[in-house]
Amino acid sequence: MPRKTAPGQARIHDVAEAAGVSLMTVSRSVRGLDGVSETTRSRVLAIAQKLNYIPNSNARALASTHTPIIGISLPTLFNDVFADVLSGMRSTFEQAGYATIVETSDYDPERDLSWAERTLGFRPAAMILTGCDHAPDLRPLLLREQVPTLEIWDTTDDPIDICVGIDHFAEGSRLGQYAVSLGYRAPAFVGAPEGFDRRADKRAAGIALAFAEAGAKTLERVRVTGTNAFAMGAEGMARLRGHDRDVAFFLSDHLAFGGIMALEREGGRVPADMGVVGFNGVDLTAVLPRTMTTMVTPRRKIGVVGARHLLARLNNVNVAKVTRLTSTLVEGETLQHR
Amino acid sequence: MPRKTAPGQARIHDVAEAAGVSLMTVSRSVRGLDGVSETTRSRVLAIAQKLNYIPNSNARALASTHTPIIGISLPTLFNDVFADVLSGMRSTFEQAGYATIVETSDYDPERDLSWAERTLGFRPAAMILTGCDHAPDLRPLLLREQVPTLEIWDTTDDPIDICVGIDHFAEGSRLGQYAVSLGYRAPAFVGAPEGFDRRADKRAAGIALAFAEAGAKTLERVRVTGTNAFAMGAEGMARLRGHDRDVAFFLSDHLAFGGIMALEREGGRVPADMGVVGFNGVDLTAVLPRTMTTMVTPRRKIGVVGARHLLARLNNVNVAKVTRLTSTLVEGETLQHR
DNA sequence: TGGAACTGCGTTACCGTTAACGTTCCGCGC
DNA sequence: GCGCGGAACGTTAACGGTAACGCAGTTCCA
Repeated sequence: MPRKTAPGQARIHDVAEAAGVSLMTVSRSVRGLDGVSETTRSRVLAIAQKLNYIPNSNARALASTHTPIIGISLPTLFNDVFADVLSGMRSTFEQAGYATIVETSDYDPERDLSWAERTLGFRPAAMILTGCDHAPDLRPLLLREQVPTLEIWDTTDDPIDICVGIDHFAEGSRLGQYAVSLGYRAPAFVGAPEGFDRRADKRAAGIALAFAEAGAKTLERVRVTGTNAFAMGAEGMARLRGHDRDVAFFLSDHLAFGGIMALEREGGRVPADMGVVGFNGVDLTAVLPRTMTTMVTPRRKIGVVGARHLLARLNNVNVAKVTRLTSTLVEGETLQHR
Repeated sequence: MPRKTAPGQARIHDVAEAAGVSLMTVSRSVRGLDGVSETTRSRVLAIAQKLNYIPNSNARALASTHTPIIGISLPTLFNDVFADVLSGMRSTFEQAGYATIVETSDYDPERDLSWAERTLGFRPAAMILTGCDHAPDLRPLLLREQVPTLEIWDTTDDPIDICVGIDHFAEGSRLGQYAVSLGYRAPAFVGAPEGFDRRADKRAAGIALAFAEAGAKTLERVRVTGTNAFAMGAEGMARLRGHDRDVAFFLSDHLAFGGIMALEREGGRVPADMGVVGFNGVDLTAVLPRTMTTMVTPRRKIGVVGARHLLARLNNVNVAKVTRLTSTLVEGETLQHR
């Protein structure tokens, strides 16, 4: 309840007075707009600097018709995937003069909804959401407010506005088919409880389909929870004992690594006793003794392309509503012909 | 340059009119302040909801003496350490009704400075910086603006305002002494180029001192760059060949893990051929076949305590200027008596 | 029973900046 | 000498709220 605006804060008015010009001349000078001679501009800027003038963004946003702010919601930052996507977006937005305010939902759609309401209070230029499955009220809210919206990471044929990401079902399916082609017939999927991570659910569905089409055993789902992805993977692998599986698909590379560690600690061998498939192709995989079979997702690219499309959208340039990028299958050593 | 404020946006005025009350009554109702009867309040809120009224935060910030916004600068989000600190802070701030806007500096002090100028434009209630070594102009800027400031992760006796973190030099020293006590005498430190990560530099200095005091060999510094911490660690270990070292301290657990992988790939053994020490105690270490010798830093706690202290500071409650938290030394299997 | 202290509102004056016009001045073509 | 157009500013009215203060009724109590 504290923090008055610093008493000595210079306002545009002070600068104008000190420079002997009008408010608008200062405003134009500071913003680099036309309509001011170079001599005047440099004089004004010098005075502004001397007075430590920092334009009040709140007043700007209020007076101006647009706000150079973009709200971003991510599930978590404990995950290189979203850090990658974010990094890609930010570098693009920064160049374009937009500031981003990032919030994390911890995979809770309700938090996402309240985030949206809070963030819309800033009258942002645009909003960015992760995934395409939201709280029911979110979509109508965004549409009603007419705010340009980008959905990233996942894709759908019917986005709120525009979306850029990958087709998780298809990628899961590709992974499954690849494992099938190598002779695997008893798959398991180690991931979070159903509904927690919708994208992972879709991948699992894709995997399941691939095995079903091959007449193989039904995909066994192991649901683990926790905050330590590595430990979750280890636990998932442990829970797989006695289930007679020949391949374990993991929610992510991190879980997969944990799973491998758990199996090998008990004397098991990958892929002899169990094939392992990760997802994402994260940094970690670069130093493993055996290359991991995984799907390298174009995370940074999703961020960059997403940001670019959104900027185009903001400038009323037409862009595709749906943009699906492709991942790269890494045929690693954790999966082999059998 | 687009995005006019949605034409249909309900303003407080509209709500007041629809409810047949004054602006202030709506304002008080919405903000949950005293001075409105319960009947009036609920009626006003119902109408506000029906009109989809979302208070304009910019107007609020302008009119009000304080802004419920806290600016946070972190070096990177590709690092669980800062994600941890951030998570700890956010949960605390959220409860207190503050919104946070996070920026990453990529370890560049100049970016930090421009961040500060941008962010101060929002007239935030407080600012949070990582570390205690900044661009020269940053400190005077913050002091001049009289904005409560928290420095986290590192500590100094002379903070800008308040700080909460660990003593990196001391922790480095502890690690060094521990290795010395086990009989190690030829240390190396694998990290980023000097000046890039000031905290790591301090830790290295602490390690160096410990070995110097023991009359051991001078700390050999290996400087690696890149974006993949695991790969950087691997490269660092590779560059250590032929340098006759018996223990390698790494910038972080991630680098340490990369280092171990690199050594073992070439047939080397940890700790027989080389002792390995990490830093931070991250999730990964939970699943490794051998426990890693490392220092578990109280990251989340730093965030929570830092946020609490800052909140107290904002409420004019006295708090310690400097708060040093302690890390926990893990005596793992990557270091052994020799 | 009179006045002090509430309760529950309404009025009015900003908050700091920008958008939309005005205004002035000057050069220039005819 | 006149009109005209553009460059370089200035004036004024918002933008959507909140703070401070004002003012009727009530309640409470000496």
